[in-house]
Amino acid sequence: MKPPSEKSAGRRPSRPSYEPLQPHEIELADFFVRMAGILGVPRSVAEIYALLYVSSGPVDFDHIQGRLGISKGSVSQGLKFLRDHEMILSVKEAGSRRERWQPTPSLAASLVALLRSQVLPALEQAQPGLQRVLADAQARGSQPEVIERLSRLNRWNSRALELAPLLLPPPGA
Amino acid sequence: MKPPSEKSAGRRPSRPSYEPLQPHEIELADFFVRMAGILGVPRSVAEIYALLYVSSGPVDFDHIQGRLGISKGSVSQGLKFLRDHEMILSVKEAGSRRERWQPTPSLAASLVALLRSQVLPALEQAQPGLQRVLADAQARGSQPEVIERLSRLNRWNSRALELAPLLLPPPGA
DNA sequence: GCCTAAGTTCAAAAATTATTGAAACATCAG
DNA sequence: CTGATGTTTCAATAATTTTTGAACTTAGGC
Repeated sequence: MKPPSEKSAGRRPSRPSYEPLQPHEIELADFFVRMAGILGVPRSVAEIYALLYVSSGPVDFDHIQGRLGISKGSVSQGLKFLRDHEMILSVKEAGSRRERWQPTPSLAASLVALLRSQVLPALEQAQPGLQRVLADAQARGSQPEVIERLSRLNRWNSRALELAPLLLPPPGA
Repeated sequence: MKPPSEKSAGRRPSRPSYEPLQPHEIELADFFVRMAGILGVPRSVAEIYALLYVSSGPVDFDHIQGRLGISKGSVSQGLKFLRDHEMILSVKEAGSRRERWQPTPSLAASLVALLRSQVLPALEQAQPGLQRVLADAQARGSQPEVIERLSRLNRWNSRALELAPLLLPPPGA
């Protein structure tokens, strides 16, 4: 749990040094990075998640920064992202201000939440516009083929919006 | 409201000018652009698709370039992407080298194919690595919690790979 | 078989997105 | 309270991705 170098008796780890990721950890990180990339989630965020995922206990801010070799700013923003999407949990340890992080139990749930948070707003915002586009096309007497396409798009949108709340009750549940 | 310039009767459009997108077309394009963005598909590609989607007949290269106001290179690359992902079809018109494009019948199928093409390779490539990561963790006697996480990840990966072919038979079906 | 219209390629430029780090802020142990 | 620790913020920079356009290739009409 601790950098093994600085164990000597009275030494205070004023600048503890952290090991870079091990090969097996890198492998996992690469996987998460690639998957995250598909959803446009930045590398640093995926790396942080991967580190928590292979780590035995909760991991604190400085360990994340040290082991991944990234900046404070990135760690902070990465944790914020993961927190906001309920992908990680903090464990507060008594008598310390420091927070320690671990992944939420279900990666599946996390992914669904993440997708929701990206797709839903787009669907909601588009709803009225799509309806207008369809109405427009009908008004101007477009080809049946186009009308049909736009109708289908509208139906999809509506159904997706109806189904969404079933996937996961909005916040904390 | 409209560039009333070049529509007059017998004029030959030696340098035909194309109308910019109409408001209703822009609305649809914005929707596609946003959705595409979630999957990391570039704006120009989404715009091209949107244009084909609202257009009554097949649309040719120069119309796409003209109406969207983008470069030849972008049109070419965009069409290549859409072609490669089987999201559009070309209609060859007799006695002309020119191709004209329209969306494939099912947007749903297109999306599934697109997702497959991004996710599947990642899953396949990761398979052996993930197994090694798990074996590694077991070998080094990691916490049961970590072992459990990595096992679940492996199971998921395998099941996803098994299920994938059912989603859509690989090429053209 | 040419010759030209139609489309592709790809290096360079532009646009966008991610990361850094120093300064500001917040919190709590003492 | 207060000071040091822990974290966030955000403008500047770096990295990445997208678009452009001019040179090149290809196909097919003549």
